[in-house]
Amino acid sequence: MQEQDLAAVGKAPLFAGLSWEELQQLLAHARVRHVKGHETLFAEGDKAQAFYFVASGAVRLYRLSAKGDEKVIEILLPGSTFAEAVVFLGGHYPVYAATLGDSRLIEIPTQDFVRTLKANGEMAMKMLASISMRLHHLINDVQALTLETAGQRVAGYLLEQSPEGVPSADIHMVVHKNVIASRLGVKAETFSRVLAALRELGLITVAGNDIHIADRAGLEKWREDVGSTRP
Amino acid sequence: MQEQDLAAVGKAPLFAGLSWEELQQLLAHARVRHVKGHETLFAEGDKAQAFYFVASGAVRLYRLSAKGDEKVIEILLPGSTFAEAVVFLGGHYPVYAATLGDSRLIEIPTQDFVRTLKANGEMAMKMLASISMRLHHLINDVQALTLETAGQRVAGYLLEQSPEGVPSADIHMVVHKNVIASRLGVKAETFSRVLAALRELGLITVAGNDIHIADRAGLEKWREDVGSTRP
DNA sequence: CGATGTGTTGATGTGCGTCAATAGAAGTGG
DNA sequence: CCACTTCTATTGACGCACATCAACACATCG
Repeated sequence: MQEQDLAAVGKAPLFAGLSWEELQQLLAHARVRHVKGHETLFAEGDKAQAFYFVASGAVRLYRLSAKGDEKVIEILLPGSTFAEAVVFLGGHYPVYAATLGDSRLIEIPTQDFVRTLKANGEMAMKMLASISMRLHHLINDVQALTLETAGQRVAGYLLEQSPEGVPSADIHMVVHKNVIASRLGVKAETFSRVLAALRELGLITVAGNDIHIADRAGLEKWREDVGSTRP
Repeated sequence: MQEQDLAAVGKAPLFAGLSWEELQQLLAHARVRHVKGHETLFAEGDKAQAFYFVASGAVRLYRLSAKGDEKVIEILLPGSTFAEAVVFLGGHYPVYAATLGDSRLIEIPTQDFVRTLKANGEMAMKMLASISMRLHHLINDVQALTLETAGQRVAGYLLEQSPEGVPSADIHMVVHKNVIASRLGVKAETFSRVLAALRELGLITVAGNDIHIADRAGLEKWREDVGSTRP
């Protein structure tokens, strides 16, 4: 456990404001995990003994259907924590977690977390704010999945990945398209088709994993009153 | 504000364990609202000044699409609270709320809630547990919406509305079917058709707003490997 | 008893998934 | 460095689950 990792964890929204001593106590038994390639961190239903901070790489949280189909619930990038809330869910992970390529993760035992949480009243408030935010995002997802078309969800994704107000912007997709597609509740083929449609309309240009939004206002408009993969 | 209402609120999971004094303080400025018929309590984006306890009747939380279509996020029955988490979301309601018929609601100012929350450390933990539970349910919804068919969602609803283990059970639908349908992310017509299909298979019988599950095991099996509205 | 609202059932349309073929991109090994 | 495999992404053809549109049955209520 290097000092820079310790400092990085301290920058997570949840732990910002912790004193150096509290931080050290939180990470007393934490360990750094260097994961190569794709590896499952935990499965749904597993007994939760730790939660994670992403130092580098990426992680996907997902569910599996009875048939084995996968739905990505969330994609986690460096700087974020995940599975903290599990402490309050009877101690079992509600989702699967797996890395997306080489990653460096900090694994923090739930016990240390609970101890820090109880000692620091302010952190409970931050925790509540953090979980409430996730709740809000999930409500957005549910709305999008039921009230929006595939095209609208993809457009919404592009818009939320780029800064507001600016007429044009660039997005770099760090994870594979099928993962993003699953995150959006769409098949990879459909995702590809939507991008193609937007490309033909001159709203975006695509080069490998980089998407350039050429006309943000146009994309917003398209999202509102078209959102269809049809001509 | 009657004493029985006060006691009722104290039975909500979130407030179980509060002392009588704390409870009185929490409800110091609370007021009882008798709502006739269908009435909007608050709109998405409204500044949140209170959260609610359902004493009788029912409430639906929902979102609206740009086109005006509605998606019911949650149906709340007597004994439950809603919109508590809003305190931590910048003070704006993330959903619409409206009553489903005559209801008696207790409206509790957020200020009183925050004060009680800060004075009672244990309640923060209960709050975390409560929100985490909602989080978990929403994850289930997202999974169901993306990985299950309409039939599977309906069957899942019937199964979770009835006690486990018992071979047969009765469900009384207190709210209109189109509301339940929207909650399940399904059109009312489809909901009706699924029930018809299950009726023909002899798995359930329907009489008005009462559904009798005749063969729970059969329903579970149907959910797993059929789940289709087709013959 | 007409009026209005809720649920059911039938006919038709369509958005998106499925299946399949191909094109690139990226990694592997001689 | 170039053949070879392997994997991701794209594009086309087709099918299906569910929505949509519409007609009707059946309540409840003034």
